[in-house]
This record gives sequence, structure tokens and C-alpha cells, in this order.
Amino acid sequence: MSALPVRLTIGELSDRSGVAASALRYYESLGLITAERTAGGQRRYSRAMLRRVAFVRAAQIAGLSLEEARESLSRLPDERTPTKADWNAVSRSWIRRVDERIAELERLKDTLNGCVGCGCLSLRTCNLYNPGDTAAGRGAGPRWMLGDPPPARQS
Amino acid sequence: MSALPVRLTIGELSDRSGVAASALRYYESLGLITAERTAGGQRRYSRAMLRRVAFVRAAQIAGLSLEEARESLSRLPDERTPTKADWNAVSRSWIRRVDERIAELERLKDTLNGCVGCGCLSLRTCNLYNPGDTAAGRGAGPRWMLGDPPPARQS
DNA sequence: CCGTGACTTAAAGCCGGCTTGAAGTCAAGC
DNA sequence: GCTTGACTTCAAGCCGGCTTTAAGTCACGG
Repeated sequence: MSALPVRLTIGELSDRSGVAASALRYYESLGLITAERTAGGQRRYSRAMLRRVAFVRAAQIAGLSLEEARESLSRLPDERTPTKADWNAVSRSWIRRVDERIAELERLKDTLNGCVGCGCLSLRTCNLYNPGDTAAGRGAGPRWMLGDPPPARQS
Repeated sequence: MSALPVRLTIGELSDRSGVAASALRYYESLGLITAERTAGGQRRYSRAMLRRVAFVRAAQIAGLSLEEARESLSRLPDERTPTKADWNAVSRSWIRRVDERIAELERLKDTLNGCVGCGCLSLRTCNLYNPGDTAAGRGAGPRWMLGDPPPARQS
């Protein structure tokens, strides 16, 4: 049997995780992953880092920032495989998050459908246009770029 | 005749639209809105711009970039109130967009639920872990969850 | 006619999540 | 031992969607 490589170089971790080496270094700078060093100063990753990287990418898909991913990550064990319970707790909070976003989008859809009926965007009378209602603006896509709460999350 | 102010200053448009004056200037620089000028060079907006600004914000909520909003906008009449048909065509494309996004999130949820069952993130076997997948970016392609299995390796 | 506040411009800055580049070092195969 | 490619660090750049700043001008009430 071929021996499993115990430690991965950054290139190997990059290949195996699908995450660019530059991104991995960036993650390390944020404390998302860690590495040992060779005598010469090169990074060597434990296989557990594969899981950590996967976790981070999954968190991003779920809509978390890297900072939030770091917090989630801190709730999982470092070097052992997370138990079902570990993962359960984390994934449930992600699912809550995804559900919230879906609900926001559904509300938006209803409003758009309403607008089809009224042919509006006539400001004052239109639900879509409602400057006071910031909740409506915290929905889709680059909501963090819409100006107000960049550090997000005031639920 | 008209009892309403015919032209709005940028401050008035800002107040009425809930969009910062700096953002309005930025929108103008992108060709999203237009303004006439006083002899002294100050902007004066037609009331139709209120609708245009509302449209842009709505487009953002629907997940469009400003560039995409500009394209949508080009499908609406400039100075007259859009007809039901005008608005219908546009809003339907937005709704499609929102639907796609919702579908993505539903897929993610299913995967997360699956992971609760399997306690995974064990890479090769987990749908969440899908290398080659540049998903987390704002690019938001449906490529997220579709996936080839990760490169065949032991995990 | 003047003071004041609202306006003007161009350029720079900010945020998150990276990528790219420059200049240099390490590890491994021949 | 040498070559080559993978690695190292630090700094700067990029994207989108703005905001902020600086320095200066306009418009209106008194």
C-alpha cells in the first residue's frame, strides 16, 4: 500500500481542496487554518486541514463571511474528525441562515409580483420602493455592499 | 397646472429616494440616471428620476449589479411612466433571477441536511466539498452544487 | 449684497476576498 | 552539485459600490 502522505505541501492542499494556494495563505493569515513548517520554512499541512478548508468553503456558500466561518470553526475540534453532534450544531445554524435568506427572497418575489399587478415603482405607493424599510434591502446578492451594515448580522 | 416641484435638486432627490447624494452622482457616472444643469452647473432632476432610482434599488435587491440594472433600465421608457407591459417584461426576468437564487439555496439546504445525517465534510463523499468549484464568490453560478466528484484520491 | 448651506469636481479611501508581482529560498531529481 | 519548479514574504492591485475629503462655487433668505 502506498503510504498516505502525512503532511501536505501548500500545492497539494490547493490541488486537493480546489482552493488556490494564495487563498490558503490568506486563510492562514486570518487564522482559519494552521500549518507546521519545515526546517526551510515551507508550510506542511496536516490532513485535518483538508476538512477545515472544506468547511470554510461550505460556510461561504452558506453565506458566511470568513470571519464568521472562523467563529463556526472554533466550535469544531481541531485535529479529530468532528462528531455528528459537533457538525449538527454548526450546520443547524447555517441552515437557519439559509432559511432566512430564502424567506427574504420569497418576500421580494411577492413584492415583484405585486408590482406586475400594479405597474408601479411609483414610489410612495410601491412596496419595493421603501427607503425606510431596510429589511427589504438586506436580501439578495451583494447585500453587504448595499451600504449599511458591512459587519452584517444584527438579527 | 402642476403643483409639484418640476425639478429636484440632488439633495431633494436624495431625501425622497433614500439614496445618498454621492451615490446618485455615482449612478450618473454609470449612466443610470441623467440630470439637467442650472446655469451655475448644479444638477436638476426631472421627477422621472425618482422612478429610475427606485428601479435601480429594486434591481439591486433582486440581485442585479448596477451594470445589469442599466441594461434593464434601457428597456424602459425614459420620461414617461412605464406601462404595465414595460414593467412586466422586466420584473419577470427579475423574478426568474430570484427563483434561481432560491433554488440554489434550497439545494444547499438539502446538502446541509444530508451532512447532518452523515456527519461528514469527509471530502470525497460529501457534496458540500466540491473542488474546482469557485462558488463562494459573488459569481453565484449554479455550479455550486453540481459537481463532479473530487479528484480521485483517498481522503 | 452678503452670509450660509447646498452644491460642484476629482481623487482617494474602504470593505471583503482574494490575486498578482517581485525578489528571493527550498526541495528533490539527475 | 546543479537545475528546476515549488515554495517563501511582503506589498500592491482588483472588483463593485460606494463614501469621504478637499477645495472651490452656486442659490436663496434676509
